[in-house]
Amino acid sequence: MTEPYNPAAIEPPIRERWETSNCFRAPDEPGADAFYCLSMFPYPSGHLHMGHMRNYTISDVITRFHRMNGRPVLQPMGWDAFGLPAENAAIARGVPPAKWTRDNIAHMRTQLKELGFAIDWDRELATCNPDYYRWNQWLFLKMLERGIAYKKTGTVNWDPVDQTVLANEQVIDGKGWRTGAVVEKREIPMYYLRITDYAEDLLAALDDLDGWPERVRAMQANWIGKSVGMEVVFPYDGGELKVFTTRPDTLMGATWMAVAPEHPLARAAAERDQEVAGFIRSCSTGGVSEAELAVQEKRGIATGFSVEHPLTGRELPVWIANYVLMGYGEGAIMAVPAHDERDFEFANKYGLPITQVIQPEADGHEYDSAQWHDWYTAKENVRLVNSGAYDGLDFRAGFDAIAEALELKGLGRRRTQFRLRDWGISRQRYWGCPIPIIHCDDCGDVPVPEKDLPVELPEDLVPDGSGSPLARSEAFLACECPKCGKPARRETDTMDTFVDSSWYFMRYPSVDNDSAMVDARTDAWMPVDQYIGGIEHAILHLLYARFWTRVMNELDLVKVREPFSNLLTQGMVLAETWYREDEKGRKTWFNPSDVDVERDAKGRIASARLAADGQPVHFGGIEKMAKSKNNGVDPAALVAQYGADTVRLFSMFAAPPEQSLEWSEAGVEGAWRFLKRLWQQVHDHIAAGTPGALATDGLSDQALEMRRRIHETISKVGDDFGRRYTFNTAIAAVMECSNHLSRFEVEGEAELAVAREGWTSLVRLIAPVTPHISQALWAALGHDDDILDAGWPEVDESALVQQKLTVVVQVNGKVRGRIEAAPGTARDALQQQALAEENVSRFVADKEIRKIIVIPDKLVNIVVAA
RNA sequence: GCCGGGGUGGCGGAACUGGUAGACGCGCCGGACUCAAAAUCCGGUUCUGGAAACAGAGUGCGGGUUCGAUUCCCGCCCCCGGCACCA
Repeated sequence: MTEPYNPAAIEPPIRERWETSNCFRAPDEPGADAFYCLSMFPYPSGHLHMGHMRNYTISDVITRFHRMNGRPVLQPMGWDAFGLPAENAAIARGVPPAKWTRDNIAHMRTQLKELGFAIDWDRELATCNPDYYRWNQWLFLKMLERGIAYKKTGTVNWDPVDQTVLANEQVIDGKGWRTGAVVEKREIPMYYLRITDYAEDLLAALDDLDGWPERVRAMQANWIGKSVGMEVVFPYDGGELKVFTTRPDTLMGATWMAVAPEHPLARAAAERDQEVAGFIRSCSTGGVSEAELAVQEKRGIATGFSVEHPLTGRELPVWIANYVLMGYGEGAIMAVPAHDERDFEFANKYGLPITQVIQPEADGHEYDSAQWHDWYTAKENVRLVNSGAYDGLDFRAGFDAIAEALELKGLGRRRTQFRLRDWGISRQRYWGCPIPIIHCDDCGDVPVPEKDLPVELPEDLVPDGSGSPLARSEAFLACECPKCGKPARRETDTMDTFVDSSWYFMRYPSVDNDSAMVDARTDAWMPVDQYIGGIEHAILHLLYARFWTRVMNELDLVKVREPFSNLLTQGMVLAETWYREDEKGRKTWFNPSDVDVERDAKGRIASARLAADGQPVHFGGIEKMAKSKNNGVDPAALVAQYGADTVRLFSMFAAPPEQSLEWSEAGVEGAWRFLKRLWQQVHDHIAAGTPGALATDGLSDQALEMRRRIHETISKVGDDFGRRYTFNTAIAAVMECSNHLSRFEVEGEAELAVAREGWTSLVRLIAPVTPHISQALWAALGHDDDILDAGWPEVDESALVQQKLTVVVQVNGKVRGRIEAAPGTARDALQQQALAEENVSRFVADKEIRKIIVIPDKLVNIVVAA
C-alpha cells in the first residue's frame, strides 16, 4: 500500500535538498554551450500574481530542460525595486519606501522559492541597492563625458497644489490624481540620453533579430519611425519657413502652407489678430484622448502671412491647421492637397486650390478633386505632371531632381527624420537612483568624481506627496563642489527606472564585483539566449536595453551589441468575471472561486450562484485578471491547496505560452488528478518488482508497440521543449503515453523492463514542468541523484520502426477505408490492397478509375469518374 | 486608418512540411464500487440520420488552385493587441 500523493509532504523536503546542494548555482565559466535563460524581473509590489507565476514557470521549464540535457544554464532573479508605488505606499501608510520595498522583496522571494524555480539565488540583485545603482551613476558619467548624456529643458506635469511634478499616469483627465487640481505644463531642465543617435542602428538591426516575434519588431520599427525625405525652406520677407516632407517630388503641387498652432509663426499671427488667437486657444482646449483625436475634424485659419515657393517663387498663403503637430518634423508642412489625404480634406473644406502633379502610367485614372482615391499617394508606376521641367519623371527621379534643384539654391537638404526622441531620464522623485551631479554657484553643474560614487540615496525619508523629500533633506543636499571646494548642493532628481532595467541582465553574471560594472563573466554568459516577459515591455524597456547595451559595447564593457537573441512574450492570464447589478445599475464583482456554476446536459453554463448566499450571479465574460473585476486568482493560495507542481502543470498545459491563458478551477483539478494518477501508477509499477536490464530482442508485439510509443513521446517532448516551446503539447504527449503505459499489461521480466523504461522516461520528461513529484518518483524508482542531473532520456531510433502502418484509402478525396501495410510497401501492392478493401470497392464499384495517387506509408487516393 | 496576431466540438486547445480534422484536458452522459455521497475506476461524447455497419455535413463567410485545403491564393466579416492627423 503506497502513500497517496501528498504534495504538502513531499515538496518542502525536496526544495530543502535543492537549497542545501545549491544545485541551481550557475558556473562563472560556463563554456560554449552556456544557456542564459532570463525572465523580466518583477517590481516588488508585495505579492506574486498569476502573470509572474506564468512567466517564471515558462522560464523554469526551459531552464530545467537545458540543464537536464547537460548544458550549463543561468536563471537569475532580481528586483526592479525603485519606482512610484513605493512612494505611494509611503504616502498612504507613512512607511519609508526602503522598508516597504525590502519587506515586499522578502515576501515575494519566499513565494518564488515555494514554486520550486531553479533560480541561482546567489546572483540575486535589487536595483535599489547602492552596489547596483552606483553603476547607473558611473555609466551616466561616462555618457556625459562622451556627450551621449546632455541637459536641456523638458516639459513636465506640474501639480500646483502639491507643488510637485506628476508622472503621466498620475494625471487623470488633466487633473492631479491626489489633489484634483488642473495640471500645468512646466519647462524644467532635465538630462537626456541621445538614443536618437542610435535610431538608424536600432532600426536596421531589427532585421537580424529573427528570434524575436514579428509583432515586437514591428512595434519597435513603428516607434523609431524612420522617414526619408527633405527639409525644404520657404523664404518670406524677413525669414524662412522650414518644413519636412517625404514627398519633395510633389513640390510643384504645393498650394499653401500649414503650421501647428504652437508654431512661432502662428503665435506671431495671433498677436496681431484676435480671431487667430481665438482659434489657437480652441485647439489647445480640445480633448487629448486618442478617441477624440481620431474623430477630430480638420480645422484651420489663415494667418495672413505668405511665403515664397522655393522653385517658382509663387506666393503661398500660410494657414494654421490643427492636424499639424508641433512635435514632429518642423511643426510645419507644405500642403499638397492633390496627393495627401489630410490636405485634400482641408482644401475641400476651405476652398483652397488643388493641383494634380502625379499621374499613373496606366490608363483609366482620371483625377477627381471631389473624390479621394488611393492612387493619389502612389510612388510606383506614376509620372509627374503639371510640374514644368520635372514632367514625366517617376518618384525616384522626381525626388532627386527636385532635391538637387533645392540644394543648388540652398533652400533644401536631404534629411531622415525619426519619430523617436531622445530619452529623458530625470525624474523629480525620491525613490530612484540619484543623478550624480553637484550644482555649484561658481562652477555650474559638476559631475560627481568617480571615487565619490555611489551618491547614496538616504533611505529614512518618507515622502508626503508634496515634492521630493530629497529637496528638503539638508543631509543629502549639502556637499562641496568637487572643483573649487566651495559649499554646493546636490542634484535632487533621480533616474527613470527604465535605466535600472536597461542592464540588470548584464549585472547578474558579475553581481558580486564591487570594483567593476561587469567583468569577463558577463561576456561568458551574454547574450541572453532566451528572454521571457510581457508584451507590455515590447517597446520602451526592450529598446532602452538595446540602446544601453550598445553604449556599454562602445565603452568596451561588453562584447555584445544586441542583448537578447530570442524573445518570448507570454500571453495575459484571464479569468471569468461574475457580477450582480443593483437597482441603480452599479455592479458588484465576485471572485470566480466564490461562484458555483451549473451546466446542462450539453455542458453549457445553465446558471451560476454565489456560494455564500445561493443567489444567482451574471456572467461578465472572460477578462484579464484585474482588481477592478475582482477576478484575480492568488497563486499562493493555489500552491497551498494543490502544491506547486499542480499549479505549474496547469499553467503550462492550458495554452501555449504566447497565447492568453484562461484560468479555470476545473482545469487545475484536472492537472491535480493527472499527478495523483501518475503517482499511483508509478508506485503500482514499482510494486510489481524490479526488472533486470532491458533486452530489446524478442519482445512481444505489444511490448514493441509500447516501446515505440515511449520513444515517440521522448522525441516529441524534446522537440516541444527545446525547439517549439509548445509546453501544452509536450504535456499532452506525456499524458497520452502514461495512459498507454498504465494499460500495458506486463507479462514477464522483459515486459516489466519495458514498463520500467517507460516510467523512468516519463518521470524525467515531465520533470521540467513538475520537478517535485518527478524528483520523488525518480527516487522511488531507485535513483539517488538529483533529477536535474539525471540526464534527458535518449530516443532509440530502432524502437520507432513500425511493423505495420495504417494507410488511409480515399475515394475522390474522401476517406473510405483503412488498410494495414508493412512500411515501405511498394506502390503497386498498396494500390491493389486499397482497391480490395471492402468499403472502398463499394465506392469504386464499376466506375472508371481516372487516377490513383499513392503516398507510400500514408495514403492512397483513388479518383473515379463521377 | 495603419501594423501585428487570431476565428476549429459545450469549453481550453491539437493537427509542425498540402495527406485520417478534433490529440490531451475540462465539462457532460452512462456504468462499476458504496447503505449513500465524495474520491477512484471503466465506457461514450463534432453535428444530423441510423440499433449498428455506415452515410451526409463540418475548421468565420464567399470564391479559387489541387487527386486532396484548418494549412496555399484572392475578396470580405468579426475579435484581440499595438500605433496613430508622423507630413
